[in-house]
Amino acid sequence: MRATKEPKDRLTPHQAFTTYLQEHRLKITPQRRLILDIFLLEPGHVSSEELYAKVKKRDASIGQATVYRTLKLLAGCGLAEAVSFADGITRYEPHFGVEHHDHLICEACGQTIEIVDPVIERRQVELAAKYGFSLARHKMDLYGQCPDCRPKKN
Amino acid sequence: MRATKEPKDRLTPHQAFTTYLQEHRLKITPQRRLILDIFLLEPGHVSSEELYAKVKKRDASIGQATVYRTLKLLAGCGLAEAVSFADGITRYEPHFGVEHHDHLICEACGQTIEIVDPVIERRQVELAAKYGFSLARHKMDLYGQCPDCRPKKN
DNA sequence: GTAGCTGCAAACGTTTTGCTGGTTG
DNA sequence: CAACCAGCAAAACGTTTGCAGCTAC
Repeated sequence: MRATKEPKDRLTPHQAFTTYLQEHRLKITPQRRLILDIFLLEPGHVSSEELYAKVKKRDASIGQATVYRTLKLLAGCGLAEAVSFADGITRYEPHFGVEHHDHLICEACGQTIEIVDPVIERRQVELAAKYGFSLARHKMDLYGQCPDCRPKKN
Repeated sequence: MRATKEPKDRLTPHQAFTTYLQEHRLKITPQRRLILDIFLLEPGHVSSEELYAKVKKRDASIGQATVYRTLKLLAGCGLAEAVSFADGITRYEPHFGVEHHDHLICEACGQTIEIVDPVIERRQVELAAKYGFSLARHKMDLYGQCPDCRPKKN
């Protein structure tokens, strides 16, 4: 029996994925489900390799190609978004409407903090409107030095 | 907000590069000068390979590795900035005395408007400071629909 | 049954590195 | 003349693809 209710205008990630696969005449396989499950546990961005390592703990028989291929599917249906920090590694972050965030990145050690600032978010909409644009989404990365890497001032 | 721009680096790119090399006890070679020259002619971002092709037209004896290595140097001294569009290729864009700007991009027609908003710029610094970061630079892209492509709202 | 999938390994394209002779300061 | 750098080629890296057998529909 059905214990939970979802708002009608929003599918669960699993529903969205299933729908997407069916619409494209693709198949719902145990591997794809497992990869989605583990991907959804990620708090932030993961590289394909990182996700592959986690997936392998639950099913050692899964190959890396399947993880790569499935992440592309997830990006294709909007459940994942590919992000890139110019280090040659493509990362994916969960992207199912609930939470958007930007990045604060330490240029020295690579540490990344996920941030959201309401002031900026609102101003972005206003700014777009100033040019007659409707704003769909945005990407903002702040680069600097984290407290640990920052030269100390004593 | 501060309206004045610091005249701190009124050095030409060539001077800046020379200074950087000298400070790091690196050598000023004809190859490095040529690569900088050609890089500075770029209006926007170039991949290492694209730049290598252009460099080779002027000096066929130059190797790819030198272009890669020199671009890293340019990024290191702030004359170039590495950007990445999640396609596995690292691109560099000239990043000297030129005004900084962000982008407002129409997802329908691709039109791109360069924008700068003082409110956001200042807030970014505050936001970084909140996490103990010193902010060096940032990247912000706003995606939406321009007035021409925007669906009418009845 | 058949389209589509999987895991493997090999292929791929970009970037880095080890080497040796040559150049800069 | 002591770094340091160049070009070359090979290695390394993340990612994609071809294949043969397997699975979802």
